[in-house]
Amino acid sequence: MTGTTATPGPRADMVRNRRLLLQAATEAFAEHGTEASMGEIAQRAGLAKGTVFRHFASKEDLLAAIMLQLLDRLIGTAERLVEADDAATALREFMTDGVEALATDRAFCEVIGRPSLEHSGVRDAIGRLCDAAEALAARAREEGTVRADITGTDIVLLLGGIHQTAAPLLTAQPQAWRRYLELALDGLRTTGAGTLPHRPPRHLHLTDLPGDA
Amino acid sequence: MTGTTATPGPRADMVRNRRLLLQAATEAFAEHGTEASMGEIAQRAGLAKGTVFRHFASKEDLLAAIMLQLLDRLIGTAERLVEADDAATALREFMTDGVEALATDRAFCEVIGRPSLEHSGVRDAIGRLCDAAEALAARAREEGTVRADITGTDIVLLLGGIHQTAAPLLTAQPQAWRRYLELALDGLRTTGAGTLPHRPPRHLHLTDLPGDA
Amino acid sequence: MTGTTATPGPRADMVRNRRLLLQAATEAFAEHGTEASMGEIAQRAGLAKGTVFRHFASKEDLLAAIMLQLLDRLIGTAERLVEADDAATALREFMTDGVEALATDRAFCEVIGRPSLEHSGVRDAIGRLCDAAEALAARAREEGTVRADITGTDIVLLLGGIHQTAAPLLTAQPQAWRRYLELALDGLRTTGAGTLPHRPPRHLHLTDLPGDA
Amino acid sequence: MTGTTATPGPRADMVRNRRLLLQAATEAFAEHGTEASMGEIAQRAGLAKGTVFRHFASKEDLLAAIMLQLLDRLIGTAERLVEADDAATALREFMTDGVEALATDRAFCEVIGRPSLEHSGVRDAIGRLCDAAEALAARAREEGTVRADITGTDIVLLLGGIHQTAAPLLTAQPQAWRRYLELALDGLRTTGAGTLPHRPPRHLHLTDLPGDA
DNA sequence: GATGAATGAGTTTTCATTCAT
DNA sequence: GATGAATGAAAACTCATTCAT
Repeated sequence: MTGTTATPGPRADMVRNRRLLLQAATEAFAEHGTEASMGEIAQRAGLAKGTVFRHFASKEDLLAAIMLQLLDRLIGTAERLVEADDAATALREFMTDGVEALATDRAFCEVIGRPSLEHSGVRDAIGRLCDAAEALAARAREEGTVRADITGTDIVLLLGGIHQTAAPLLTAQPQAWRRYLELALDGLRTTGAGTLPHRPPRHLHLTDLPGDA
Repeated sequence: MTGTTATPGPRADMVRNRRLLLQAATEAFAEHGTEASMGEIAQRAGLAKGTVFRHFASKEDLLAAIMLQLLDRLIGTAERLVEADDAATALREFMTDGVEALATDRAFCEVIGRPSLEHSGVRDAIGRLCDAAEALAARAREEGTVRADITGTDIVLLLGGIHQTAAPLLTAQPQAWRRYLELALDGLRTTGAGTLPHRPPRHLHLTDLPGDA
Repeated sequence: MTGTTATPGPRADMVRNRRLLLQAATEAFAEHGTEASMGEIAQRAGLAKGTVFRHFASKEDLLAAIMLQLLDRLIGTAERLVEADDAATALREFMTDGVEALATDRAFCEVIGRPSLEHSGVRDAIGRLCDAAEALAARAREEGTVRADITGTDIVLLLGGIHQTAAPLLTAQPQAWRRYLELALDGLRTTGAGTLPHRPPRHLHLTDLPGDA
Repeated sequence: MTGTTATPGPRADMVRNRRLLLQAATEAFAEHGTEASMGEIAQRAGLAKGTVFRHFASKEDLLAAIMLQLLDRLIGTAERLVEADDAATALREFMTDGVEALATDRAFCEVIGRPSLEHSGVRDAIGRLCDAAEALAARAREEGTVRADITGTDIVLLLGGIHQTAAPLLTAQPQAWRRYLELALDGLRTTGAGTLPHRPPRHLHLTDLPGDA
């Protein structure tokens, strides 16, 4: 009758340590980018270096895990919002969530901004994020509240861009990204001005056709 | 008789070395970002490492010098364009020039995106760049071709943001930034939609008032 | 009623685990030499690392146990062969068995080749091996099929030497040691050429008299 | 008129350091085998770790350099002895030199005894050593002072084997290898006993035909 | 003033061993 | 007794910076 609290194992501490580690890594990567050292992360978590490597076999793996966390949360948000009545509002909420998440994470920009992290899980997740965003974008295009040639990948790319715009102000004005999000949304809504230059992007990190006029 | 061509001695070599060094550093930082190593730069310049440190006391200093070069070029562009007849076109040309510069320089991006480079010269130059951009923005606001609450600092921040938006596509589609520049310009032109949220930024890297509504 | 099958409890498991462990360690050390890791051994045995350390307090101890196994087997062979009719054939069989054992065990080689393993049990066993080999050698000397100044320790030392001679060919030609065993046996048989230089060895790992003429 | 001592450069110290380093590495590898650490070598040489890596880009490179030193000296010895009048004596002198060299070097056995060091220079040198030894062996075969089926590679392999035979006695009786060298020479001289089993080896580390009956 | 050798702190990673559960 | 998580002392290697020549 002691219910589900029967797990007596030595896992309690491990789970706690893993949480501390993920927390520490999230903070360290967010603060210092991908250059955050494993040593610093261990220290932040109050663990020995060896323990970090027991949980994640390499720095790449740890970084990938943190990035996947972020990506999965965003994908979830997108998938939930596809069900919303108002596609324009849904798109705005998705982007708000995305930029806000990015605003706390310096490593994310580096990872999304460069094909530096060669991790299939992350690449796949980025692909899924683009797909989920495309679903949102499609509905908004149908509604006519967004330009006809805006893709989900455009939306995902803009998350990083909007964050980057406000990044230099981040310390002094942590909310400044809201300003540039609004600006971007206005740009996306500009339906009368014809198509944008350059072909719409389909995916990230997938070496597209080499031609690029 | 101490004419300008009288001293062909040591000074001439130093000038030449400095030029080689700046050239090499510009290329290395553009290519590899701030992580470019002093060793690689020395090699590219055909100089010894000691010589590099004679010209610039630290990597920070060298990086700052390179960034100043770029900033000064951009400031010059802005100041020249203030004289143009059509403020909207001038603004577009300034931003085109700026984003293109960023697209070819990984280090500039890193530096402008973060207050990581604590160098007063660079801070001042960014301030001057904002001022010059503000002159362009002011004329465009007067013309009514840009929202009333857009500042020069907004413009400068957008350079980094637009670049970042296209950065993941950079290898496959080096010109993709043109797409997002157009999107941003459309956002800037949206004059009927009222003011943007968040107070307009005045400067970069200057710890603003702590309050941030 | 405390018959031999009465305690199936904890003791039975320990015996089984010890067997698994020795098996795994034997394979791992044979394959990778003394550098085989405790982790790999534990995994091979299907046991946890802690269990390995419960059975053997250190890697040295485990290695010593494995080496003792091998040494005991060799000692047994020698003691059995002392009873043989033909001393020359007995000596050849002993050496064949010994070199073949070495050829399949990297660790044995490393350990017998150096006094690196400071373990009294192993030292003693090597002593006993030398004694058993001496019994074989004595009979062969009496028969006149071996030089008069060849000792059992010579024979034991030659096991390692013959193996080492063929070791570089081991992968490509796993049987090459037979060639060098024959060569050594011919050398041992050379009875007309007088005594060998250097005093005959009495024991291994026992710091002999410092003088060495 | 100061003659050839005109080199004023900063090289004097570097040459001295390199000598110290090679000395230290030679000793460390000889003493502890290939597992000697770069840190220990640096310390032995009185240098910082970075300096060691400036001279040799990796541990493999340093180890290869030390091994090449040894190999080149031996090759030189063999080439000199080919000119001698008495082939049997020449062969004995070559083997004496070789075993004596090995007796001081624990790493050499590991390198020769396993294809662990993947360094083309070392592989080539071993090949040249076998060739030089083959020249000596050929003359001895012609003289009839050595079995008809003994190759230079046999001779090179025996160097390691003879050393290994005496290795366990090394501390207590540093000259014991002379005993086993003599034994091996007697084996090589045994001309009346027919051919040895197993095909004669041609080269080291060259994966021979897979068949090995 | 130029050179490039030396430095040493810092990085990622491995592994025998200990210890809480 | 068994488990496997935690530890921490190495190890190889990098790089900005200093300094003797």
